[in-house]
Amino acid sequence: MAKRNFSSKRKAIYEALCSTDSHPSARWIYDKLKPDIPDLSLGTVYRNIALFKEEGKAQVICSLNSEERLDGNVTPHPHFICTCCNSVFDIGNDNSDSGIASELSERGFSVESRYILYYGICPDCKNKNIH
Amino acid sequence: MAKRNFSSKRKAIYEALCSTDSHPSARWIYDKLKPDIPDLSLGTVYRNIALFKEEGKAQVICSLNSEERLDGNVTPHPHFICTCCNSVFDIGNDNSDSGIASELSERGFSVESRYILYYGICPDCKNKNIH
DNA sequence: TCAAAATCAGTAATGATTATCATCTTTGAC
DNA sequence: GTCAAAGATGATAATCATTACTGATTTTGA
Repeated sequence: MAKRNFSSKRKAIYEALCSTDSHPSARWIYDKLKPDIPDLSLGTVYRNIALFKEEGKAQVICSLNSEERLDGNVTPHPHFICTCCNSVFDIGNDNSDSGIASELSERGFSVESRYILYYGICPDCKNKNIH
Repeated sequence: MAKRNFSSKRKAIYEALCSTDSHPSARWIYDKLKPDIPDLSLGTVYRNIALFKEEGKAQVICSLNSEERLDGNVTPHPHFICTCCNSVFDIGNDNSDSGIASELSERGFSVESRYILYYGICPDCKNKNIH
């Protein structure tokens, strides 16, 4: 791992990422920090997110409206994505495997990680559509 | 569903999508068809893929190198993605659920579909790296 | 056969992400 | 503290997949 300087902006970006369970996009983080850090640049947000990914401190959950949605919680856990409002929710733990991982290693694949995504309508959107 | 004309290009695009298990991108389909259909336009490929998605005849599996990877097989089934060569593989059936879907409906979510992605190294890339 | 509707090719526009580069910070030795 | 090297940043331009637009072409059904 390359040597990294301590940077207050890097710290702020990481804290913003970890401060929310909204699974934000780069722009969301930028918009959140910009009022307090007026000279923050969107490129810096992207650059630091790329570093966090390399370091295993952030993961991409999915891409919605062609925007990557991120998670600072890198513990494997399933997500629910609302196809109506594009919210991303954490859901319970990921403890099932159904033998697929072992089937994969028997076939010569090295499994590094697993993502489980549920798509559907979230409670809020369901309620809004009852008119 | 809007009325649709029969179009030979639409048919060719759909057949190309279904003819492979490589989970192609729009450009892959375009490049495959272009020699036989010289006046095919990339926009037409995108336009028809968008229609197939609406009709439920195609699904997006993931986004690799910022390219959407598609599947004409809309039966739910897990995929394995090689982080080395970006190949996408079909893997066995999706028959486990570990009670997450029922937990979700209890919490008010309507689940429409589920995607399971495994990331890792495929057999080919593993062999190539043994030097 | 023919006009309306649907589709297309070609091209321009969009928008997220990345690259560039000159400037500013951080670091660690002194 | 001082200072130079390494690292990080802001501002801007470039990239590239995807979408929108428009006038021409094809399909359809009467």
